[in-house]
Amino acid sequence: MTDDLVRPDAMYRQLAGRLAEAIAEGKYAPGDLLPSETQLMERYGVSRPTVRSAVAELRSMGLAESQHGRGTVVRSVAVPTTVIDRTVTRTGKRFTVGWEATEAEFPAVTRGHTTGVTAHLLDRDEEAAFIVDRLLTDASGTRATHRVTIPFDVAHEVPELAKAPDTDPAAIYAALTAAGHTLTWTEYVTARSPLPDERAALRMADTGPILVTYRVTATADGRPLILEELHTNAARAQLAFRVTANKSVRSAR
Amino acid sequence: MTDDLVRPDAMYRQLAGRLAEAIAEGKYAPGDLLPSETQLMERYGVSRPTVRSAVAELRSMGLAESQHGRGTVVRSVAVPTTVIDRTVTRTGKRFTVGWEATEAEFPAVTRGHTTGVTAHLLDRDEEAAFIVDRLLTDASGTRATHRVTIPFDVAHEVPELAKAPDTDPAAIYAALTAAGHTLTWTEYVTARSPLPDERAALRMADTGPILVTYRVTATADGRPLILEELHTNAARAQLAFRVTANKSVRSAR
DNA sequence: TATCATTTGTTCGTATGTATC
DNA sequence: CGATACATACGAACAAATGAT
Repeated sequence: MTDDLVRPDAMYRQLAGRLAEAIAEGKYAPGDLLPSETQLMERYGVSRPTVRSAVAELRSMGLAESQHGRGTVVRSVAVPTTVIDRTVTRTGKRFTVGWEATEAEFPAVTRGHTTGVTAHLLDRDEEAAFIVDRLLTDASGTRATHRVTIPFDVAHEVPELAKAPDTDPAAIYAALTAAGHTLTWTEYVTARSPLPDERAALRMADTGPILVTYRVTATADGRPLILEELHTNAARAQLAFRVTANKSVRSAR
Repeated sequence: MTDDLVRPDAMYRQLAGRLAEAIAEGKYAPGDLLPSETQLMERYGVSRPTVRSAVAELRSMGLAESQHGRGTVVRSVAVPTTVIDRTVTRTGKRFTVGWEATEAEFPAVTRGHTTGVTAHLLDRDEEAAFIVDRLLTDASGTRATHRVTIPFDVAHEVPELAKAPDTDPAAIYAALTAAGHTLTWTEYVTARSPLPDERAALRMADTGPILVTYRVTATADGRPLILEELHTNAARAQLAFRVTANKSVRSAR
C-alpha cells in the first residue's frame, strides 16, 4: 500500500504531519520504534532524503528520538520532568530557594561587565561586576547552569559579597536583607534552542529547546541589585511559580 | 581561500559552529545577510547539502533566519520581545491580569474531558469539563492561544460559570471569590517545539520553540478549581513573574 | 510592466561510514 | 560476522520568491 503523498505542500512536511498525527492518535506508542527509513520510503513512495527530513521534523518537535543503528523511537509526549520550584521562602533571617540542587562543580568566579540583556535588566550600562557560574544537578540528574551577576557597586555596599561572591543565592538574599534592603524579585522566562556550548554543558542529547530565566533581585523601590540567570533543558524540567494577587510588575523593557 | 574543513566531527556541524562563532564575535551583525549558499560552498569547499544542513542548524539555534529568494539574515540575539506579565492584581472585588491582550476571535466553548496533564494538574481523573479556547493578540501583534478548563463540578458550584464559561479569566477569578473561595495560583512553565497546528495558529514562520504555561487556580487549602493553558512563540514573547518570599509551592508532579 | 539573475526551497539519486543487534 | 538502521556527504535538477534592470 503506497499511500502516496501529493505535491503542493512540501512532501517531507506532509509526511511529518501524518506521522505526528499517528503518534498523537496512539498508533505509535511512546517507546515504540517508528518504521525504518527504508520502510517509510516504500510506504509513501518518496526518497530517502525526504524521509530523513520528515523524521528530522519529528525530532525537532520533540516527538521522536533517533538512535544510531537501532531506529527512531517515539518519545512520551508528557516526559517525566522535574519541577524546578522558583519560589523563595523566608523564615526569620534565613532564605530558602525552592529547588533542591547541588553544585556539580565548584562555582567559577570571574570579573566581567554587564552587557546587553544583563545590563538592561540591571539598569546599568557596561558596569564592572562579579560573575559567578555554577553547574547545578538535582537528585534526578537534571542539570542547569546558573549565573549570578553582582555589580561592583552592590558588592561595595555589602562587603560580604565582595569577599565571597560565590555564596548561595539564598545567602546573598540574607546578606542584602541584613544590609537594610527589602527585597523584591521579578523573573523573566523565555526559551530558545541551545548554542553548541550550552547543549554540551547541559548534556543534552537532542536538539530541543532550553528554558532561560532571568531573576532580578531589587529593592522595594525598584533598584535592581543582582541578576540570576538559569538555563535548563526544557525536555527535562519545568519551572513552578506561585502567583499572588498583588501589585503589577513594573514595566521593564 | 578555501578554508577547508577536516573530517572527524560532522562537517556541517563544524561549519555551523564556525558561523555561530563569527556571529557571536560580531563579524556578521544582526540584520546582515550571511554569505549565500553558493559562496559558502566555495569558501569552505563543501557541497550544497552540507551548507544547507549547517544553515539549518543556525536557524534551529535561533541565530539566523532564512528568507526565500533573498538570503539568510542574522537574528539579533536579544530579539525585541513583548513581555507577558503573568501577575494578578486585585482591587476590591475586581481582578486584573497583567498582559493586555484582545481576542482575535470569539472564544470557542466545547465540552470535553480532563485528560493527561490537564487531569493531573486539576487533580481529577477523566472528568467532564468546559473547555474554552481563545486566540489572543496584543498591540505588537504577538499571538497566544489560551485554553481554560472548567470541570463540571466547579461550574455546578458557581452557576455563573456554567451559564457563561467564556468570560474573562479575571471575571472567573471574581466569580470564584464571590462564591466564597480564597484563591491561590501556581504556574508551571515549560517549552517545546510546536506541533504543526500550533505553529499555524501562532503564525510562526520559524521553527523555534513555544512557551507553554499551565496556571492552576486553587482554593487556599489546595483544591484545584480551574486550569489555564497559554501557548506563545518564545521568539516573540517572554513571561514575567513576580516572586514573593512565601510558603513553598506544594509538591505537584 | 515584464524580464532576468540571484538566492533559497524541495526532491531525487547515490555512495560510504558507523552503531546496533 | 552479517544484516539492518541511522549519519553524513556528494551531485544534480527544478521550483519559487526576491530584487534590480
